[in-house]
This record gives sequence, C-alpha cells and structure tokens, in this order.
Amino acid sequence: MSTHVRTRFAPSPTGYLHIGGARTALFNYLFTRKMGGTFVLRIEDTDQERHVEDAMKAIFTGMSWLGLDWDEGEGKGGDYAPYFQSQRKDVYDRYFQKLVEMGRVYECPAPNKRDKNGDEIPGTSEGTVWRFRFKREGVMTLHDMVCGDISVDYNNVDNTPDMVVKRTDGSYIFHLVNVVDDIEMKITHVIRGEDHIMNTFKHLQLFDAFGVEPPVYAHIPLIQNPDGSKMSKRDIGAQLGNYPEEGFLPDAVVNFIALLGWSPKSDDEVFTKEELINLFSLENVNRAAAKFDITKCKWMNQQHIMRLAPEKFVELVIPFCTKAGLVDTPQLREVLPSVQTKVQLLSETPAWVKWVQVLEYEEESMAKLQENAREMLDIFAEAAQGIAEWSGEAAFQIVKPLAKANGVKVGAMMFPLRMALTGCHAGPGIDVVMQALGRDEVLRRIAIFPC
RNA sequence: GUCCCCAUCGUCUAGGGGUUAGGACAUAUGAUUCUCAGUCAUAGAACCGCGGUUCGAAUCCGCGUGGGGAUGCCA
Repeated sequence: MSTHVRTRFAPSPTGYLHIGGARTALFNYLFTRKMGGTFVLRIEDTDQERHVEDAMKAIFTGMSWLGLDWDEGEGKGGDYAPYFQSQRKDVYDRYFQKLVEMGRVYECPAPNKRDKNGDEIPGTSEGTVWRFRFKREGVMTLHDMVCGDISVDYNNVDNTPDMVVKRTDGSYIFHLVNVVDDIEMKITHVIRGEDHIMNTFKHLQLFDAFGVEPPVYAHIPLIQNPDGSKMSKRDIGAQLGNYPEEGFLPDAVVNFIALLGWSPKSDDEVFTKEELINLFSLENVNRAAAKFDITKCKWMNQQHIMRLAPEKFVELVIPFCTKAGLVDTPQLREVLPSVQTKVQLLSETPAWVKWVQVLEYEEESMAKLQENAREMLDIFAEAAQGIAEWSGEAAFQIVKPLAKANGVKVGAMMFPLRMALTGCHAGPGIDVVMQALGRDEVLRRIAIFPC
C-alpha cells in the first residue's frame, strides 16, 4: 500500500507570480492530481524585509486563473494550518530547540554584509547567528526523480560551509523552515526548480538530523529567455499577471508551459487540463532548460480558442470588446463567432469586429482601390435594392454574377465593397458583414464611401 | 575561483548502438476562399568539437567547449 501523495507549492511573495513559478506549481498540480494526492499551497514569507503584500494576492489570483486549485492553504484551511511561515514561529522554535539539544547548531559571529555584487564587505559583521553543523561523512547522493543521482562531497568544507539557520534577530532561514514545514505537513514529494538542487543537500542533512525520512525530490529545469539568459521581471511573458488582459486562455497557457520541459512522448500537442493530468509523469520531464517562445505560446492559445464552443468564445471576448469601446449588442454577438479562427489572442478580437459600430478606413488599403471602385459599388447598390428578401447570403449571391456581367473579376467588386462596409482589407465574410449590417446600412455605407 | 547540472533543426521536442534522424512552432511556396484566418500539400532547416569503445556511435565513455545553476543574516 503506497502512502498518500502530498505535495506543496511554496512560493515566497517577493514580487509577482513568475512563469517559472507557475510551471513549478503546474507540475506539482499535475503530478498530485494524477496520483490522487493532496496539493498544499504554503506561503514562505519568512523574510519580512522583502515581503510584498500585493505579491501574495498575485500568487492566489494567478493560480486560480490557471485553474490550479489547491487542497490546503489560503482559503481552504487544512489539518496543518497555518500555511504562512510568518505565523509558524513556535513550530520552528521547537525544532530549533531539538537541534540545540543534539548539539547540531552553534552560535557564532554573523557573516559580513555583502555589496550589490554579492561580495563580502570586511568588518561589517554585527551580532551573532546560529549555524547548523553539517555531517562530514564524505559524498552525499541525492536520488532525483528527474535528474537521476547527483553527488556532492561534504568533506569539502570550503564548498559546503555550515549554514546559518537562525538570524541575529531570532528569525529562521529558509532552509530550516522549509524542511520543518515539509516534515510537519507530511510532504511526500518535493517538485521544485533546478536552482534548488544544491539546497536539497542541505535539506537532506536537516531531515537526517531530525531523524525523518526525506521526501522524494524532483528538480525541474528552468525556463530561460529566447537568448538563453535568465528570465526576469521585465522579460516578455515573464509575469503571469499580464496574461489575462493580453487575451490568453488559462488552459492554453497551462498546455504551453506543460510542454516546456515535459513531453507526452507522442506527436500530439494540444491538450485539455484533464488530458495533461492523465498523461503526466515526472519520468518524462526533461533535464535541459527550455527557452520561452511567445510565438508558439500564441499559437497554442489560438488552438484553444478555436476549440471553444462559439457561445463560450463570445462570452469570453465581450469584455475585451467593451474595453475597446464597443457596445455589447445582439448585432455584435451575432458577428463574433465569425472571427473565432482569426485571432491568436482574445484581445485581438475587437479590431476584427469594430466595423459593426465604428467605421474607420484603413489608409493603406484605401490607396489600393482601383479606379472603377465607385462604379462597382454603384452597380452593386442598385442591384441590392432589388433583392426581394434581404439576407447576407442573398446579397452575397448577387456579387459574382454582377462582376461577371460587367467583365471584371469577383475581387474587383468584393474589395471595394469590403472597404466601404468595414473600412478594413480583412475581416469576416462579406455575407456575414451584410447580414449584420442590413440593407439600409449597407446602402448608406456605400453611398458615403469616399472614392 | 570551487561545486553541480545540461547539450538533436532558429525554438519546443521524439528517438537513444545499424532510422531516408520523426513531429510541432516559425519561415517559404502552392491549392482552396471575396479578404484575412483556417484547412490541405510541398520545401529548406539539427545530432557542439575532439578522442576512445565497437564491424558500426547522434546514441556508451573520456576530455574540451558552450550554456545554466549554486556558492547569502534571499527564497
């Protein structure tokens, strides 16, 4: 009987929810749901100086937006509350006391402060700190589910100096609280970024000191910029908080970042969240860092948009339209489904349908009008008045014969018509346009068209 | 500096001793359509380098090189 899987995503609220953090959360989520386990959201806010209140909200809203629901933590409660490290000092005190009793920690002068480059400034030591005494028993090996076996020599003291676990002000360092919480919250699998690999050895030492079996570890590769550099706040796509307003679908983003460093080992690429849960396994996670390609992310978004039910698409896109100054009308809603396959981002939609309410002529396209444009429009207008029962389709049907009868290509009539009715060179089918506008408006727009 | 990890088309990746090295994004061309998008078809595009093991290496091993990470009273 295997034990119940318990995982956690443990971000620190120091900025915003980063795309890399989102993927760490996602891998934890997928693995946990696949295993039927429990997913804990824990906030690592031990560093009060860097603590940012808004960042906390960004984590919750970001995860909620992605649909990564957690089972314990903020808003959910749970048997191991509180889930904020800032509220768990008594727990850490208790564990620290154990270390004192075991003689595994010792008080010593605080290290020197560091400058902006990370270099030590001599003579800036203030107060004392407590360090954890590492066991020096040679090479330690970490059995990582993604990276395989990794070894570090703990006899090399220069490379593995005893770590500070308690600050001058009495607060505790990440390593201590992280391990204590993982023990207390009975975490069985730790899935986190590769930047933690070296920390894991420190954590293993702590588990050993407390006499607790450590969790299984899986370190996932980092996400880099297209040029291979580290992704930071300003880089394109870095902040998850921007995704909703840019018109990304949560499922598309989930799908895209799941494929960054993980592969289902098949040719399929577009998946729902449920499919991802089914297919996911830590064994199929890559070991190499992946570069973030916003172009493919948009393509993925388009794929998910195209798969939306038309009513759903309309519902999602209306807010973008009203934000762009359009009015939510039945006429607008009628036209929207016709552009569903045209957009990569929901935010692009208003530009495709604004002609319903706003008529603006594209300069560049106006310049491409042929000399016979006016003539073509007049011919069409006259014929349009004779249509017994108006419909977009009926009006559309007369265009081809009309063009033929006048010895011009269909396009020679379609293009001026499109420009007169929508002001744009590209858009929904002319039949859709004429259906939405109705005969009177079609004739009016032709009449006022400046050509 | 020291330690750790990584390396297949421009990008995400599949493959993992014998393959025409496969797919997707992007790019180009063609078909379809009133335009755009979509769809379909086609094309170009990769095993970092050098040694070794082997009948045979992109694949295994070693060494380089390149990239990333870690070496904090950050997490």
